[in-house]
Amino acid sequence: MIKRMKGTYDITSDIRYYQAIEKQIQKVSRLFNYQEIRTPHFEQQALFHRSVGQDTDIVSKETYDFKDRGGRMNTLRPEGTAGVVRAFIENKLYAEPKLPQKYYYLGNMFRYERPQKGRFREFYQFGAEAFGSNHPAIDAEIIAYAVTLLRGLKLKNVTVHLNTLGDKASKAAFEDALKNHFKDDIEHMCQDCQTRYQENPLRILDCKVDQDKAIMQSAPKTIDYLTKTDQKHFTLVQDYLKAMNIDVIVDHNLVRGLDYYTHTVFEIKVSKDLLGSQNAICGGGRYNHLVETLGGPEVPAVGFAFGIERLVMALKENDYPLVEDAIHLYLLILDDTARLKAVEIAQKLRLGGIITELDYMEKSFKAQFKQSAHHNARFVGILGENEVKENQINVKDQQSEVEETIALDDLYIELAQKLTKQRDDCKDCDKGESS
RNA sequence: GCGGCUGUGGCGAAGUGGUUAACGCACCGGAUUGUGGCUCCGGCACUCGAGGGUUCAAGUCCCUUCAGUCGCCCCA
Repeated sequence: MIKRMKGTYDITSDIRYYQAIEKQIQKVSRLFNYQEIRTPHFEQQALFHRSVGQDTDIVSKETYDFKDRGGRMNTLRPEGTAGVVRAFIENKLYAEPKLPQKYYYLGNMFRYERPQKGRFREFYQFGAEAFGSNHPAIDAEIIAYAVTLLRGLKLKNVTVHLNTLGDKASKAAFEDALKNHFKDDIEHMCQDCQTRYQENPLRILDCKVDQDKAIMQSAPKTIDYLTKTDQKHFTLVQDYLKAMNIDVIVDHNLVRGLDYYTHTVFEIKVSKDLLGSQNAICGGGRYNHLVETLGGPEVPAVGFAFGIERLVMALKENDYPLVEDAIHLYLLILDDTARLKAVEIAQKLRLGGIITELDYMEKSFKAQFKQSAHHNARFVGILGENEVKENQINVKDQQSEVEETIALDDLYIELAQKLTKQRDDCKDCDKGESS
């Protein structure tokens, strides 16, 4: 048997969670006025090297690279921002009159990693990018956008962790200070920290092994190395968030793995007992120089990305109320004459918006009844010799167990009325998720 | 890339060298003629992830491999 590739998965019954999330994404994106953008699943390898960073784990050991028949180096996208930025430049979207230019995307990403809980080789991300403004209010909006999505999904126990790296000058000064601080003690620290010291000193800060050591406690904080302007930017982001009633935890040890971040960085986490180690469901921040790095004009930007699988897991843990799939009518067929009639009726009802199913298995009467139950049919229609002869149908309401005989000519209008009435009766129908 | 654990029917799960591979759920069929959901009866793994080896004999031991899972790294 041919099996799926390592780290991939099929979405079957869980599709309803994905659909609920997608629906919420569309709704919230509309409210915040972000436009959908779709970009290719593969790009030139160089794009990711230049954007995400040569030395990041993502690029150095996790990309799916392949040479095509023309000898070009391609890479399956490991994240969404690079492609969106490339498209932004290539299509000259920076010249669009609506400012800032705001986009969101939803699509699969690929990383060659060892799969584990909440981590796959092909996974879905929902992300957003706002281009053109360096204003702290847009940093706050991006975070509010992410949080609003989660609120819409009724997700509990989420926390927003916020930090700032400052812009180039602040970042460089801080890195120097860090290196200097750890200079003498680095050999006593864990193996990983020693590597980080060389490659990405910022990451030493979120080490879990050496967390409690004195040297860590006394480590310099990003805020202490911010320029006045950068300091003000960060303060304002917090002010705007407060104005929107969004609680954040300022975490000066929060640094992020992608090279392009400047200023604001943030992560949204759910409690660890829900998702295990991979408890960050959203990460993002500002990247003021990426557009330029990739050959575009000087355009500041800020964005985020959600891991959809992690969101799905979190929703399940939260017992997100999915409405059960149900159909309106199941037609029970007793002989071939009735079958012809049933096919005719079903098509008419379906065109009128009534979800109809019928037997194609030539099952026994009883078995068909069971099938109607599997389909969660609200009504069961019985078509036999007598009904066809009299041009009528026996309809049973499975909710009230009331059974009545209806002329076939009136069937559509009768069912439509009963179903509409049911909708009116149900004031909370919109709770949970649509069917 | 590194480490731990696991792999038996659609799902959960017994079985730790020896006759026809428990059991539960689900599913299918039946319990008098056209009414499901309860109950009862019956059915449902030429086979134990794959390949090789040890043995008179392997789901059970060994090796390899694949996959899953959890953790590290990193990230969504």
